[in-house]
Amino acid sequence: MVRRAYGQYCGLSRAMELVGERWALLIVRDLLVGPKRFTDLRRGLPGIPTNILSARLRELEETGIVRRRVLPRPAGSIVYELTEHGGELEETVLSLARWGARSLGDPGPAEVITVDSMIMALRSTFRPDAAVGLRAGYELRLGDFVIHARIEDGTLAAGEGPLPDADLVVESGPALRPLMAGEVGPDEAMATGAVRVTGDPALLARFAEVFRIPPRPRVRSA
Amino acid sequence: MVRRAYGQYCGLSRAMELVGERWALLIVRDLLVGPKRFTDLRRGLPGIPTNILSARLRELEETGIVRRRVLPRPAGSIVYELTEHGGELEETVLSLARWGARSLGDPGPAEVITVDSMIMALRSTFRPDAAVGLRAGYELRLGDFVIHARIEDGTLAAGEGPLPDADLVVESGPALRPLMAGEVGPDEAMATGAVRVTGDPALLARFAEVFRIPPRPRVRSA
DNA sequence: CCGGATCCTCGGTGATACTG
DNA sequence: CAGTATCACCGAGGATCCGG
Repeated sequence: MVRRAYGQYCGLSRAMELVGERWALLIVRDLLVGPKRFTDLRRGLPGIPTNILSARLRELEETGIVRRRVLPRPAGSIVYELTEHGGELEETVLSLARWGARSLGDPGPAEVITVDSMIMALRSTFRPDAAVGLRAGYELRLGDFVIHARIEDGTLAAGEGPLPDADLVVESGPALRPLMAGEVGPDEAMATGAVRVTGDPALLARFAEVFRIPPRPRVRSA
Repeated sequence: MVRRAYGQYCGLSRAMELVGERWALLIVRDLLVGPKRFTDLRRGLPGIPTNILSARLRELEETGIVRRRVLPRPAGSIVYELTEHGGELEETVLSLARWGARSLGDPGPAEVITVDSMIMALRSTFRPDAAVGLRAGYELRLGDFVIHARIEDGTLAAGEGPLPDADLVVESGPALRPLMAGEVGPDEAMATGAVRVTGDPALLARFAEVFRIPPRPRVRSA
């Protein structure tokens, strides 16, 4: 049944057999944000061949990670959602995303930013201990979509869509990464116009503390 | 340079581009235990084609995850070790291993247990909060190799080889997993002879508490 | 329009053999 | 010991087509 086994009795091997194939964890990432239809997944995974998406969903369903559900009438359409077992990949996905984010430079010419990846980026870089005592709502307008983050008592709720009573509205492009990586300060980001805000500007500094991408370790030569 | 990009400006995508290819994370797993020579890696990865191992090591080296080092004379041989950046994959690898371990049933006929995978299994299932106040050394004899675990103040040091002053010597086969998963109790494990111990038998119960594989969530039907 | 299935090409993977 | 070379194959990528 297992496509290509590693021949090892080991948790990591088993994990790679279950979600190690191409695109699988990106599908899980998008489903961690919420249930999605086939076409929604396709939109969030630019470039995925439809047959591959089909095959992955089938495999993930067979292994009990994804559940296929038919929406009640009148919608009648099909949505894919994570099972409980699949949802428990959250910590793992966040850990991978955290590690990979440190290798992000500037976006390549063919690299897009999707809603779900940005939501997961917020979740993965969120530092609860840096957020204690903070209670704030952020609305982020990035390119052609809007997401929000609500911080409360060291917890985060991030999702799609605007936040009407936001304490700070942030308008930015990919320039948000240098801010989160500490490569440019909040004042500098606003001064250069790379980031525009509406609301208390001091909340942008808090944002950069709470959502943090640590610097990539310098390569030791020799 | 990137073999096959996902076309997304996203930490998870970048991570999968860097370590998402087949065998890559298993190589990292073994190197997390310690530096290794080509042949050592080959031994720990049964079934890996040598050209694939070569290619992965080259890629991991180019991306700054692995460093190739020539040992000083008189050895003169080559070892592969993780860079600092590569070492920071530890939490991620442990998280994946933890998740995957829940899907481990009984070992398949063609599945082997390797030294490094077992050491990482201990590290991934270790629960610091269950180990507070415990100070114990375990020597585990599994199949044809021996590893040890030293627990102290909620921390774990696990590695290869015996532990001369061990408080408990455990001799077992793959039957260790049901014990860690709570599917059989320590007394039952010893009674059936699946696990043999030398030392204070009560320490086996502590072992099963400290190294824990949570049960896999039951699949909800419909 | 949604949710795929089908066909074809290409490159990575796997297995084996061989070499410095 | 530490790889490179060769080759068969299968899954990924890309496009198109089809039923509801």
